[in-house]
Amino acid sequence: MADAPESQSTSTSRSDGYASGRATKESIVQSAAEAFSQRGFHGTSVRSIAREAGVDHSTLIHHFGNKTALLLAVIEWHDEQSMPRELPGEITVEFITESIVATARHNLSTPGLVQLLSILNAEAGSPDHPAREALQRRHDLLSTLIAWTIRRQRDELGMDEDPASPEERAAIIVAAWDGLHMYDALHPGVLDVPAILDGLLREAFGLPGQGAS
Amino acid sequence: MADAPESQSTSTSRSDGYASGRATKESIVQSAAEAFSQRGFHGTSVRSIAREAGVDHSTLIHHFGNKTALLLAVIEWHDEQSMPRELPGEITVEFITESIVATARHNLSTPGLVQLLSILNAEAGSPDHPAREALQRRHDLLSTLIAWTIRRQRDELGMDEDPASPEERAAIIVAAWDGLHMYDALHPGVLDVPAILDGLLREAFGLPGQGAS
DNA sequence: ACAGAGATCCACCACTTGGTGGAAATTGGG
DNA sequence: CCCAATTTCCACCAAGTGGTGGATCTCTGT
Repeated sequence: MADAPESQSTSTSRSDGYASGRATKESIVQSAAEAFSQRGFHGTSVRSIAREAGVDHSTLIHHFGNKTALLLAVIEWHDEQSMPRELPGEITVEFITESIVATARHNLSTPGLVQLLSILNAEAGSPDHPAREALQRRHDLLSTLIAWTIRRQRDELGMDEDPASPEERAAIIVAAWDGLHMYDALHPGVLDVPAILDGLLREAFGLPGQGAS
Repeated sequence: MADAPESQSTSTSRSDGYASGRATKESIVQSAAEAFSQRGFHGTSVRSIAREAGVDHSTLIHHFGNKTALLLAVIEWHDEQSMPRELPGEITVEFITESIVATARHNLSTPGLVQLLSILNAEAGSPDHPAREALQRRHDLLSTLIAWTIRRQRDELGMDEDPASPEERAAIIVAAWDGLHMYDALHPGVLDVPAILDGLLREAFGLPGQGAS
């Protein structure tokens, strides 16, 4: 009957399905990530995803309910993968910078997923895109964090040469990050995205360049 | 027989088809631009485009040969629209800056087309995307122009504080531009994209901010 | 070992997809 | 005004779409 995407069941099933079920679910998410990465949300059929995962397409539907829920699952899975697993006692500028750059570095090893998010970000400009809300939240989280850090640093170091507000600067950085990803997919290997991002962040945060005099 | 997408015919037909043909062709391109803008290349059917243009889908095929050729036509049409119509005798930094910012300003009035290019840029990361080559050329053109201008300005004004190379800085600017477009589609009306882009360019070109003290 | 929950596949549905072939209508230069 | 070139639509195609229903296996706690 495919009542799959039940968020949490307080009393229904005992645990979380069988082990084999969880395995194929994972395998489906990975195939979906790769497929969406190359052809977008529209443009990818659940059947093709299921085929790559080695299962029937109705099995996929059984696990996720529908195509949209699968997309959301892929995004969630990706975010879980590229998040710092634990926070230090004090959140320093260096920690934030390093976390972001580490994420960018990690992204190099999964170009497909990065492209997926590029496509989805672009597609989600349409008001009724199924992933719009999730991506808005994603974006807000990151730019708010950066803007907040910039503001903190400006207060602390007494920086005020920048005509752009912390929010604007943060928006520029996030935008540049996303844009550089697209550029890198279009011209593979020309730019060192993590390094450039690192420079951008240090500039905005008033940190010294790492190898400079 | 649909031998449509003949670039130029040296001796075949007399002019360029009939007037009515050219008109519907134009109308189809516009509908296609809007449709692609909202749902991407994949994700948009030729039938839906034809319906919005008020013609049968086979008429569309007759004019453009196939879906891919239509996409290329849309991109070409968009570029023709947002190019400065004539060049001045001398190409100054101010002219370049103003042209780019004017383009960004013009883009505000056609959010659909901008989103189309965002989606296509992201989709074109796949090596076999039909629009990949065209978009690579597009991107190269713009970033080369900006990098060249930065280099010229640095030589002329003796600027050398920037640790980033002209090419890197140009890549950042173009990336930020593209990224800001996506951000703007995701959070309409929060940022003033042309103004931010203007600031970015003046910073890179060593020009004074326009309304500053 | 048993029973119920879960997982998987097959057959099927109505619908959309990009593209073809041909026949009828329209256009415009001679 | 005429006739070939062009435009347009209708009917059709094979393939693919997301999703459903039901039958058959497999797992796992008891």
